Amino acid sequence: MLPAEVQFHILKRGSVEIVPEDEFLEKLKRSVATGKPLIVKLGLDPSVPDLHIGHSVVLRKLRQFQDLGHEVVIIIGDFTAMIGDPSGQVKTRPQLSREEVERNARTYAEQYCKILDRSKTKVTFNSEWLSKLSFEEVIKLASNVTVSQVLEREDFSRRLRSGSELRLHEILYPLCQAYDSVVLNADVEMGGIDQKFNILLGRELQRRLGKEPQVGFFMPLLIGLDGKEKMSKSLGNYVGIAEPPKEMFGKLMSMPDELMHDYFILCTDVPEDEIESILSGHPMEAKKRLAWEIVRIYHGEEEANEAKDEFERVFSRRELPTDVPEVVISLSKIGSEDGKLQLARLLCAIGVASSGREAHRLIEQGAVEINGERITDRFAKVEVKTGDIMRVGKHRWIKLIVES
RNA sequence: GCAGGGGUGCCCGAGUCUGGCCAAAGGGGCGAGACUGUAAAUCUCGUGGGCGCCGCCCUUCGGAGGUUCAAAUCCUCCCCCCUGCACCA
Repeated sequence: MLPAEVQFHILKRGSVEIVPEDEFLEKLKRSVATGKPLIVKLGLDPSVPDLHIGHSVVLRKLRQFQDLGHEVVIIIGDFTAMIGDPSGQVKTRPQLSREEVERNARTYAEQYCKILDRSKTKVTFNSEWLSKLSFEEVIKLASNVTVSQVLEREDFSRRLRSGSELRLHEILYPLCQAYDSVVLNADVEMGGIDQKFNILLGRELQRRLGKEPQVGFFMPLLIGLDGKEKMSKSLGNYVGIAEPPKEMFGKLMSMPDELMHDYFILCTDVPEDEIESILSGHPMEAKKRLAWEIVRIYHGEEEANEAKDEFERVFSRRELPTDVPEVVISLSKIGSEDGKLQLARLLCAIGVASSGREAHRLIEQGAVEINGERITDRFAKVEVKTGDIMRVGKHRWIKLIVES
């Protein structure tokens, strides 16, 4: 094991806050002295089936803990997900059924294993202990927390002040999470800075129950591709860990320039001084490098190269992508006269447009090309044959397979 | 239970008092085009459906009826949501 100070230095990098810092160092020292690893906890919410690179920020930090010899425990919040989580958004998250939760939780393993060391990762479900608590025990647990403590949480106080909805079970959620820490005897709880309240409540609850309090370890939140909100699936501004390489690369290329620095720091292994030099160059080249680095982590170097090639081919040079989806069209079904058919109907049949009106719009806007020839007459009739390439907009390509 | 505020197009949100000019402002998102450094940034246009379509028609504003030549807008009943008060072993 590395000396505590060295570990501390490595781990601290990239974090926003460690509460309290000196206690964390003490724990590390003790761990080194006794040879006992720290128990580092992370709660994951199974209400979303996919992990995205926002989650990876925290997972990557956990990997560092693992590599330093500590024990990482992932808690799938299956029980809390069935209660529904106050997400900090205006609305509360839906309460999931047991089946949904289980389905989602199962897909997690393969995803976080791209980052964590599987053999060193312990996974538990918090329903294991939370579902066994009696109501009496719950009330006793709740007695350890005051209402004003809970109302300190900004999200709660704001909603209360503005007179919007706040339900009792939402207040219980942080208590569940806190109790997880008690059960696990967690030394450290990892989380995004938005988890501050919940994690510190865990610390508080441990103390009240006579256990050694955990340290809160906070990572910054990754801003999503929209450049405004934190990355989340529901906002659609995310890049999923399990997404195919080309898609991943493309999505990353669509982020605002200003985000690049954060992404380099939080999502890649590129050393800081190198990041600076990359960012001082051409923004597009920098972004390509960033996208490449991230794709490489999840899919390997070869796939990353391929994704980059594809991107340059399609968007920079505006050439055909390597694999163009094929669509079978039936002339008789669409309705043709002497082999010619209405372009607008064709677009609908392919599924590119959901209505005739939309098809007309696309055509008139100049979005439709067949074999490189733009067609702008919405009443145009075209003659198509198998192998014809249709392009709709900048990045939709279709190879036609014609049947009579 | 009582009082008040709401339910509008993918989302948010005007419009309701003073019926028609409302397929319904504005913003977001999304789509397209131009430009370019990319699915960055910026600018422009579009964003219910049907019709060979610069006009006409159809279906939309929680639900069901009604008044009217005409209703998102007025009336009746119903459903749902939120807030406050009351109740509170």
